[in-house]
Amino acid sequence: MGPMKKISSKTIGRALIYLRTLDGLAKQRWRYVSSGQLARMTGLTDVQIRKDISSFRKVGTPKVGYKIADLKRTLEDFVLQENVVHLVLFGVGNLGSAILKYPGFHQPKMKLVAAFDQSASKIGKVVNGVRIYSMENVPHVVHRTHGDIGIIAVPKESAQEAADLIVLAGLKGIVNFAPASVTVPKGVRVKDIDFTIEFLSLFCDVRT
Amino acid sequence: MGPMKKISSKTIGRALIYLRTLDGLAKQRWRYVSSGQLARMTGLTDVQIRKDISSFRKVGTPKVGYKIADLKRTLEDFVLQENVVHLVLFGVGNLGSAILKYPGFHQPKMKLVAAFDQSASKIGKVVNGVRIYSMENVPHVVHRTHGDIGIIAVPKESAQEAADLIVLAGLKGIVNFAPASVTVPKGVRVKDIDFTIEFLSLFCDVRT
DNA sequence: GTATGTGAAGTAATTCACAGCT
DNA sequence: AGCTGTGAATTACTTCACATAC
Repeated sequence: MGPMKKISSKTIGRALIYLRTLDGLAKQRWRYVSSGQLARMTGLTDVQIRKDISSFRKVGTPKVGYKIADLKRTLEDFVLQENVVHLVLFGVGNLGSAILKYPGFHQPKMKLVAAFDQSASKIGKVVNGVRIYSMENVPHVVHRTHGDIGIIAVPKESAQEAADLIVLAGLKGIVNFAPASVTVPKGVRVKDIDFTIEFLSLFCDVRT
Repeated sequence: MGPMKKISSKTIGRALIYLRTLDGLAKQRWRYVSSGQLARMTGLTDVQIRKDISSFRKVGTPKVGYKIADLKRTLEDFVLQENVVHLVLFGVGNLGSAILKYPGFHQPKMKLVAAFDQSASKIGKVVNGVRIYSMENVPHVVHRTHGDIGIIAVPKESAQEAADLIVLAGLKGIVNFAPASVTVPKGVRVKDIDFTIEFLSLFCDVRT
């Protein structure tokens, strides 16, 4: 590969799928895996997998495939480089509570570190090791807990408000579960996950 | 526009965002909206919005913009054509419970009609008007409730099993929240939503 | 003047085809 | 043989530039 081409966010997304798959294989004591095997396991094509991997670094051995431990290290270096991702949650309703309890957010590499809600009855409680704070303390708490990414899980009427608080606290990434668009300054990335839209768009695809 | 070009799934996804926005505007008694206004509200560009809309049908008036009622009807005709989407849920744990209670899945256009779980303590309960069934009854219940799309919200170890049941029941669309790939026969579409991956990939983007 | 609609140009992403390695 | 790695071709998507309508 050439020295350091830029890597698209699609490739990064797939790299995370490869990592997830490799973790499973490592647990089953596999040592090597080929792009064809990964293709069957992930539903992607072998060529795409090789292209993706080669954009990180060359690690495969012809005829044998990839050494799982090496490939894991290469991908992890790229996507995390020993960082821990700290999430802060806005809104502890139905969805927010599920997020609080989601095991994937209490790993060494990714931790939910604080939650905010406006309901007085929830403030001060600790769920799954995470304290729920009042909205007034956002900047202070986010700073103290080293928040990286804000999660919007409030009703759509309050989504923009939550986004503003997240921006005010200096975070550069937002995952927005509210079914409403939010506007943010340049330099802040928003990823929208509107369940209704995800399902309807799948339905449209299928109905073709 | 030419007669019936095929419409990409990206365009459909954005059409659903337009619809969501138009609903909000209609509630505030707006009558007309321009592509520029929609662009500011959604964070997309005006050209993209016009291109998308024109791929459905021409409905705008130069200088005035789009009549909201007309545009809504055009988009709805395309994405739903008076259908109701019926969802069936697999797994009533933390995430599954949040999905059961999610208001967006109890609308006229989109209904969660059945849930399945293997825990005997949950089977037979009714949450939010939705009954929880045993896994043995999947094909029968899915057929009776006219299920369209299956939701996988079980632990990753059981994800493939759930996918197999969904396929067996004849459904053609799956939304998979489990952090594991599932393999399905051709003709079945799977949309993966792995929260961990969504957050990590945003983190990588931001860290650029 | 202001907004829509669209062919043409430009970018990004995927797939093909095959070279190279063991 | 069997697998990786990659330039080239293809396809998909977005942006530009401008014709058109009011």
